[in-house]
Amino acid sequence: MLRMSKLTDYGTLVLAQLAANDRGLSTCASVAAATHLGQPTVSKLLKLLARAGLVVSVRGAQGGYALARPPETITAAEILDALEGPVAITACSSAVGLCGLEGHCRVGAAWQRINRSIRVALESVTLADLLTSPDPLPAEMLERELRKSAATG
Amino acid sequence: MLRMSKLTDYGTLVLAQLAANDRGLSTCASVAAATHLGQPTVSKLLKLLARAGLVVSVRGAQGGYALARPPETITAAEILDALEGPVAITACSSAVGLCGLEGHCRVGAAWQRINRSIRVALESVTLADLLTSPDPLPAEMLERELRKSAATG
DNA sequence: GAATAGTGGACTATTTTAGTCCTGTATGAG
DNA sequence: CTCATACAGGACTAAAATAGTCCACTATTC
Repeated sequence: MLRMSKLTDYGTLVLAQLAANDRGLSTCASVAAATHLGQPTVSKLLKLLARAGLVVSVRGAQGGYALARPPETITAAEILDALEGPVAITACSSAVGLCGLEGHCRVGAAWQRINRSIRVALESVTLADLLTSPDPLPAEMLERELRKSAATG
Repeated sequence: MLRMSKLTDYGTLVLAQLAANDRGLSTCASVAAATHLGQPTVSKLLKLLARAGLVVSVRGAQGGYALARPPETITAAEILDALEGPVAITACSSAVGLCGLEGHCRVGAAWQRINRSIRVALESVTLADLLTSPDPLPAEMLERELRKSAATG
């Protein structure tokens, strides 16, 4: 359904946790406890995020992880890239001998346009946005949000 | 990687094929032959597309499928909806007892914004756009297209 | 009434994703 | 200098989603 993986979803929670604790380092274990995710899972996520340069790690006793940059400079696109690889709605349907539209896939160009639109949308939202809702939510809107969340799961 | 399923990809090829043959009905078998996809797969796709109202079906001998509407009025969003269910990048990461950010998922609102952006992007591209590349193809490319189309029928 | 062609659903196989575990390495404290 | 802490990397298993196939049934035409 064109949705991101659970891991990516978890990843934003993990990043949010690091952002909340920006005074110092957070250990894998403490993040796991705070997010109620499994420690091995959090570990895996932090390793991926570290490799992507979104978080920095300090090894050894008293070590841990922290955001590499302020939340305002980390985009949703970067998070997706780090945890799911490059965002691309389709890698072009034309595998050799498969594409019915012979050799050059006529369908490709428009999908690329859609890709770019999605990319722009993802780049325009930062981790900071993900943390603090951008529109100041009036109480009733918040309420509606809650109800909706409850409805969808 | 935030990509649509293969089936959806195939679905656009199938729709493209129907659009190409808009003078009459196409059988499941002929579409399969033209797209080089398996006949059962094409059958499945056409059934789904028919149920979603994007194509119409005629049963019995001399039956087949055709687009229900002109390609200009069928959006990428509708195709995705038909083949993958409602497009939603995330169903909100806050499962009960899972979301570390206190009951109401602070992360949700911005994802919803991204969702809407993606939706708009998908609604702004039609099947017609998917067929005819928006950038005018250089003459030789067009020529190649024609030759290959003629060759395969 | 025989052949064609869509309908619906069940089923299997494959692939992807999620989650776990183990071994290794860097750092700091005692 | 040794031990405990905590990240690094990768292999592995389990679970779920996806892709693909098959069958019995219904409608239509010749």
